[in-house]
Amino acid sequence: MRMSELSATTVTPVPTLKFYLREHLLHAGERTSPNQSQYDETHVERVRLVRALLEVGGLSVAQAATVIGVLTDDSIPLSSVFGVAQRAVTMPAPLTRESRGDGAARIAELCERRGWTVYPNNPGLALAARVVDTYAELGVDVITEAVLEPYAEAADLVAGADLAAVAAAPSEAGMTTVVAVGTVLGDALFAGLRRIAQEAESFRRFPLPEGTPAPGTTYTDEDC
Amino acid sequence: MRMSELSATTVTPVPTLKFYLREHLLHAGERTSPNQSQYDETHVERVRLVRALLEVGGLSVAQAATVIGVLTDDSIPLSSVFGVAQRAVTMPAPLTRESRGDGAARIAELCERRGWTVYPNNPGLALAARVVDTYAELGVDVITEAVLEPYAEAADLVAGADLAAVAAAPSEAGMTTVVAVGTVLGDALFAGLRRIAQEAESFRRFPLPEGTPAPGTTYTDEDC
DNA sequence: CGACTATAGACAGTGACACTATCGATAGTG
DNA sequence: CACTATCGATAGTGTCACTGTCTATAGTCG
Repeated sequence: MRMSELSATTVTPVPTLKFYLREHLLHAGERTSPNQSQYDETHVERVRLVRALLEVGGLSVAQAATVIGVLTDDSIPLSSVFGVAQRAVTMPAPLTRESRGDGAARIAELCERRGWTVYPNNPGLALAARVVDTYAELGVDVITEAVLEPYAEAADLVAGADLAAVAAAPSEAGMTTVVAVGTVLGDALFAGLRRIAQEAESFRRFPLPEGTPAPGTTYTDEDC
Repeated sequence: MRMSELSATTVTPVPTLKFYLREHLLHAGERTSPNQSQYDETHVERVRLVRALLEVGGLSVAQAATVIGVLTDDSIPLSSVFGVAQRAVTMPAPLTRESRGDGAARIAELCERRGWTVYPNNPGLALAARVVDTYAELGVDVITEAVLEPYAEAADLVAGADLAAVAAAPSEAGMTTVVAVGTVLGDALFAGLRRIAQEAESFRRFPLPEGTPAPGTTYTDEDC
């Protein structure tokens, strides 16, 4: 397969593919001459993965390169893949400024309560602490036990499903892929489901007045 | 309070505040003369909110402006705030290309199974469908019932907590703020907790070999 | 009163980022 | 042998979130 064919099957412009090659998001093809290369199915899959990470996962090119590095590097043990993928995906900027509140302590307490044992450099600790502090700084003190507990329970449910999916993968390479892809896409999947559940729950709690903007069937996928 | 004082208390450069004024993220101060304005506590809170939306929530300036518009506009009924906030926050780009897979159908089926009644233009529907399709396109067919169900159950838990927090707000204005802030920060909070729970669950499923990189206490917030 | 700093408003500039375009030399193709 | 495609390098584009500069005016201190 030549580059133009790769471009056609992946619906990605040739200059973009060249850019991905430069950025090591895409591995080089097999050289047949100084200025010709052959691409194969692995390149098609890789481009699809890259576009999924960038478009659906919202990663930057640098983050995507890190994730792909994890998939490619055989020397990284499976047990580390989660950590590397998590760290690559979790935006680092907000975590730099050290928290001024008690968010870290609240999250640590939550971990203890739930029996969550994690390394102290788990990016989720800093992220969650930062969010709790931010709520406090905004004067929106809704982050009570009554909120944190359901969130934590939900996180446990999702993490259980995530790990079950990983364990179900046929090969170790498959597991690695599931971890990397699942870390990125899982956030988006949950965000979508949360929006749906929020609206449904909102209807349950605050029923519409007799006015009639009742939601029709759920399963209409036309929305323009 | 003059602009320099606002700048000092919010740790935000003056040019940035001017930029926020131009972009309508920050309301104008009270004019005392053609080139002087007074700012007050509402401006301090607003700047904090803006920075929370941008840094922690990861919104663009345009998205943040939409969210702030919801908070400011008294004519928007509370029942619509969720929808507007969700639509402002959910990234629109990935949703434009219509799904080629059966993701929409799978999500619709899930909604029916769980009794979720929502408007067909709920952004979560398109987002979740897109993610499901993306998994399929990547050949990672882990999105089975065994995964979707826990995710959905978790979404219900979180949405229940979200709505309870909203209902607990003292005033309608407070409710609006909780909705807008919670929609944005809730995603981040859950993402953080999910990372923690993933690692904890990973230790449960795949205990460390007798080698000793055992995670220490959970509640260390030093991570540099 | 006058030096000095701060301010509003307008507008131009910056750096990061994700592409996108062009070019020259070569390679395959009808 | 014309003609398109490709490689690699380099440069350019558009967007975004600021950031800097300028002018005219306002407050502030000695």
